[in-house]
Amino acid sequence: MGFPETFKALSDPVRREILVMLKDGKMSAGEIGKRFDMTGATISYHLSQLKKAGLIFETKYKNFIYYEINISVFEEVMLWFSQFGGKENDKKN
Amino acid sequence: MGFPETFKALSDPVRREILVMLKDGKMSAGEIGKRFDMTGATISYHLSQLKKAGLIFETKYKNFIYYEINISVFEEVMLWFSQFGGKENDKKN
DNA sequence: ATTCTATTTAGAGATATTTCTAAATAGTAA
DNA sequence: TTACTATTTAGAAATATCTCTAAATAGAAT
Repeated sequence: MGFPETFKALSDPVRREILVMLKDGKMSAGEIGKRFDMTGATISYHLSQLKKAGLIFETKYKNFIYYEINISVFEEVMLWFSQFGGKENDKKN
Repeated sequence: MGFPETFKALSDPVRREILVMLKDGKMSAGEIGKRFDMTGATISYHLSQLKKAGLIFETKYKNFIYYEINISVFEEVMLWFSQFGGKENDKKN
């Protein structure tokens, strides 16, 4: 948890793709893995990095593990970016 | 240039600190370096990564090189984040 | 031109990351 | 119970990243 882990987690293309896949709802580790040309072990490693970063969380059902995006951590990252100004679209009221 | 480099560049704590230092205006490589316990060569390496990522650009004056933030690339990254919704969209689960 | 100052480049070593295979875990289903 | 399925963990190899010292470059000042 914390910015360093979060940014590290976001630095990998595979992990960013996983996040995009999850933006419309939860998926099991297996479903995620099927979309990549990598072993399940590798996907599991990336999921663990995302989880450590707080970007996703898991829930278990039967012998599946479902992963889901944790919006609040995305919001924290957005807040960090907003210090650089740019478009005045994230103004606090 | 491109997301992969940009996110990689953002993944390092030293580089993020450099960006924060630059948010209020340009600084020379030497001024930046003085605030870190690292050699100038190392700072130069980090500046080159940030430059390659498009996050900063340089201008020369006398024998100084000044670095400055490139807001438009920050905006592109923000746009990537906005696909995940969050506060503004107020997506309910 | 020579010297000084600011910064980068080259090369190397240490550390970190990504990926694999093989083995382990945990829950489901018979 | 045993066998099956989904996923993770362990350990190792390949690759990438960060940092240093030493040398190179470029412009300024003398």
